[in-house]
Amino acid sequence: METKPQVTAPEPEVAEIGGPSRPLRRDAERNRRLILGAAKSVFARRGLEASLDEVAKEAGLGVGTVYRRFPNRDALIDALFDDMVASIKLIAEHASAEPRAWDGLVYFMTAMLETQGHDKGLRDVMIAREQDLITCGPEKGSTVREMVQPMLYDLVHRAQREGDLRPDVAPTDIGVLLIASVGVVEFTAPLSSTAWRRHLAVVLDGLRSRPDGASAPLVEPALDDDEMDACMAGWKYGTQQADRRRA
Amino acid sequence: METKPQVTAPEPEVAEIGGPSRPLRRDAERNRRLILGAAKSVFARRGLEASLDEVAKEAGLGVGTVYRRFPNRDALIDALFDDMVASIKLIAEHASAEPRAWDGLVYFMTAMLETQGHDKGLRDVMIAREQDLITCGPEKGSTVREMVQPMLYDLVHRAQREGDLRPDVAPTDIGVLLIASVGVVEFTAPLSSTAWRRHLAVVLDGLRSRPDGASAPLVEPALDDDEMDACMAGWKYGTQQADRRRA
DNA sequence: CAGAAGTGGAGAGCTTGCCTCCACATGGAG
DNA sequence: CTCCATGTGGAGGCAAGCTCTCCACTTCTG
Repeated sequence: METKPQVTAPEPEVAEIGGPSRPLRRDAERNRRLILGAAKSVFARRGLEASLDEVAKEAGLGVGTVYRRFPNRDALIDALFDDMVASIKLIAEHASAEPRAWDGLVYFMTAMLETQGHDKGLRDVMIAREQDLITCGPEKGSTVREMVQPMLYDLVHRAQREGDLRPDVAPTDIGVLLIASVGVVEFTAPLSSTAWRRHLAVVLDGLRSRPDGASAPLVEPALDDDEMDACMAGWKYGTQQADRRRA
Repeated sequence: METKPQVTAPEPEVAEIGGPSRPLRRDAERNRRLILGAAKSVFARRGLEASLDEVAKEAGLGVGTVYRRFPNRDALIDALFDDMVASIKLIAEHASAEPRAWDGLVYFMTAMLETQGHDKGLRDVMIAREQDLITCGPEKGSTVREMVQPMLYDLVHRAQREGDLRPDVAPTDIGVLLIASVGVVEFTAPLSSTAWRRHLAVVLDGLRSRPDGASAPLVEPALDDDEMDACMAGWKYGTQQADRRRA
């Protein structure tokens, strides 16, 4: 006896890129933006765990409105994903353009932490979507990975040729260290929005080749790209303490 | 150094404060240990989020039994906490005993990652309890912090005097970098239980003073102990993806 | 072998989150 | 200004999933 939701209406309501479907009413459009903004800031604060009720509250709207605009949670997240891809693309381009590859690397890591780090939701979105793309195949469009990977390869190898980067690190190491640093950003974020720079500096010093060639050799082999993907896929996103603490 | 054979303290019982409580029946005592072991491994795998039903299943017992032995969830966690304090204490002592302070530091970080890193639950337990202690006052007994802090101070300063550790890092930096590295362990764990060593090596290289004194200066100031505590308190524990992905 | 001690696991009761539904509000075309 | 398609709020249905209780039943041990 399932009255399939009232979606039976002729209008599939895809305001997306597809066709110039009837534009939203002015107020509706305004609200749409409010929702996206609210989602962004709530997710930034609390991670993807945040409920849509929270998003609605932040936006000063009812949940119903949120659901009218985005058929479900994932649709909302998808919309944010697009934003994120754009911003990462920008960073990657900037980094590649740096004349000295090492500077490009430093820029890349710093910029990623600046944007990603402050924004827990962004990271979660990226990971969640990336997983979907990996497991569902890339029918969906460009993954972050396939945009960033070539850039990173180029940067790493160039920086090594130029003698700045220690010769025994692999591109995947940069990714791993970046993830580690995101942890630092999250950890220190409540207190200071810049403390992570100190620790990034230490990591960067570890990456820079020593003039005396005295880096300790890395005996453990680097992850290859597939392994990196596997880790990515297994990586949990979302994270919430439930305040279930103590009486 | 070799993987330390996870010496779980052969602890003879809680020694409940109440009084010389009647000893448990033989089978009950066996089950009590089963539960602790199961809790340890389930929490290690899934973090503190895991339900007690899961713990019971892992132990091959009914939930009822678990609740008969531990009045509630927190009691069970407390019991694990004691184990953990013991194991960290051991690590700290070992580290201090190392004749060259730098080696002590390396040992400390490595050993912490070996035990803590593999064991998501351990980390969560530590953080959760540490928070309680911080917010509820240390009526409870020794916190990990007050055990580890002096050791770390000594080690850092000695290593700097001995010329191995770059002079501009603070003891809190070690803690922060350790937390970062835990992230790496978690990230790579599903794939390889040793991959983190590679990245720890890079971090350690960043910490070692350069013979030519060419470390980039750390402009960002270090966290002090109180700030470190504040970060700790704000740090979330628990972390679970809910498999809510995909239809 | 009696009965104290221990056990299992169904289910009560709770919280939380997603999403639906529909009486009501409102922008803007005519 | 009027009218109605379009949009809105938010209570509540539904589904998970958790902690913890209860008690008929089993197992130890003196």
